[in-house]
Amino acid sequence: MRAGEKPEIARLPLFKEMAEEQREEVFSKSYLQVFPPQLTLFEAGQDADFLHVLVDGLVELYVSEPGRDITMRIVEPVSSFILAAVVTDRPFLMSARTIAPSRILLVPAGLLRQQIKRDEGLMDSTMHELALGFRDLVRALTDLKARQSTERLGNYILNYSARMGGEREFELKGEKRVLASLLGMTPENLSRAFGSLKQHGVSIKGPVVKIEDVDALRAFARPDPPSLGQF
Amino acid sequence: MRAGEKPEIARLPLFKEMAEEQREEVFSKSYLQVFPPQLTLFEAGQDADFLHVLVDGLVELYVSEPGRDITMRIVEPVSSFILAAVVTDRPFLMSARTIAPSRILLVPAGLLRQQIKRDEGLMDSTMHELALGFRDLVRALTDLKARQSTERLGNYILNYSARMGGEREFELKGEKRVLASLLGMTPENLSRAFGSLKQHGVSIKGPVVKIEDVDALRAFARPDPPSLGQF
DNA sequence: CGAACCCTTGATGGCGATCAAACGCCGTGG
DNA sequence: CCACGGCGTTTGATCGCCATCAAGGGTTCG
Repeated sequence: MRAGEKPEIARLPLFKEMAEEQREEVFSKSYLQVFPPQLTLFEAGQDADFLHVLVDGLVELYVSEPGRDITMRIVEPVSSFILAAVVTDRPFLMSARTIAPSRILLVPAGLLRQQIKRDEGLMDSTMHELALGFRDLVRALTDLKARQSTERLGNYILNYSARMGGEREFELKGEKRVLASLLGMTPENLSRAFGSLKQHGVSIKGPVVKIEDVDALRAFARPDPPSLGQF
Repeated sequence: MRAGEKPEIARLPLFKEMAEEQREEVFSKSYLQVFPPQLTLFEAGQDADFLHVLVDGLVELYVSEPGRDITMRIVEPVSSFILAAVVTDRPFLMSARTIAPSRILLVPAGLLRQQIKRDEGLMDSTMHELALGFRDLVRALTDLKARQSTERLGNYILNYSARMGGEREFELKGEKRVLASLLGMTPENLSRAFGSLKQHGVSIKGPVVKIEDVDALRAFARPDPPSLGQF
């Protein structure tokens, strides 16, 4: 582990509240591994042997359907994933592959479950992490049911911007085809959706998205009221 | 609370593991209320004051969108709902209304959060409940993205049957329009979808669904492999 | 008995998927 | 250095699923 990284992982909401000693125990028995891009980390149906923490790189969670893969989440560092499978000790519902070269901390699932039982702070953090993830999924489900594809893209851009601290211009991570699948549309329609959004205050040049007119975009995308905000 | 009900609630996964004493404390400070049908219990955006436990009746969780309501879940007894909002102490993401006359146990949110901190068994159960709910939502999201509407209905029927212990014939709870919205379709298309399923081993008479040919239905609906099963 | 209301059935239209082809980018190899 | 080839994206044309609009049964309840 590189200097400054362990603190960064320790600062994650999931690990922040646990006793220093327990955390050391967990980290010392975990493996930090490097993976090349486009490598499958695990597949749906497998037993959840490790909690994964993406330290650096980019990871895609997806479900393989006959004909195509459906992207469920794009994981950016520093962030853990597949916590629910580890907690419940059940098979993965999703598969995972690296999009970019990635370094991932692998925390043995059994060890983590054991520490959760032992360390109240960790259990509390786990509970909260799951509850927040639950709410994210409720929002995603509503989004998919309520809005049409171009509106979903508009909201994705607004949310992404908000997560970047309000940055009006940013670069899309990964391939657009993956983003398309995440938003529940085809690459062709994503392309057209970007085209349509030009009329609503968004400009796009290659992978760089720029919000020219937030109000216009908000008016078009009808984002969730701030009272239900993500944060 | 009627005789036999308290044990039934106490047997819920959420409350099963907690200390008897703590459970008594929680129950004694909760309110069992009776609600008529079509009554709004709470609305999205409100603070989560109570964990709700549906003891008897039927409840719909939905999101109001301009033009229509989107059903997110149909809650059957005995079951708790909106746990994530209570745990995170954040506003409801969904609204709730009774579909049938219902009796609901209202557990003060602050009290529950306090007991979660105090009782390790309860915290563990809460964590598991959230993790299982998380996985349900992942499945719902893939279902919506991957399958078309008639297939979704087919899978709903298969899952419903499985939850009833394999019953091949059962009655749909609540209005079909609500089911339609839950499955992400219009009432008109739900009706047509039922019609189409007749060719795939399902008969429908009013609210009564009967699976005539499980294999045919499975072949059509392409259910998730059992390795990812709901249970 | 009538008036809602829900479900059903039919006709039409639009969003997004699919099919198809051209463009641009980038790495490889001549 | 440039030509080529592969791949992702874009653009265009068409198709199909599902939403919408509309109207007709059936049931329930006042």
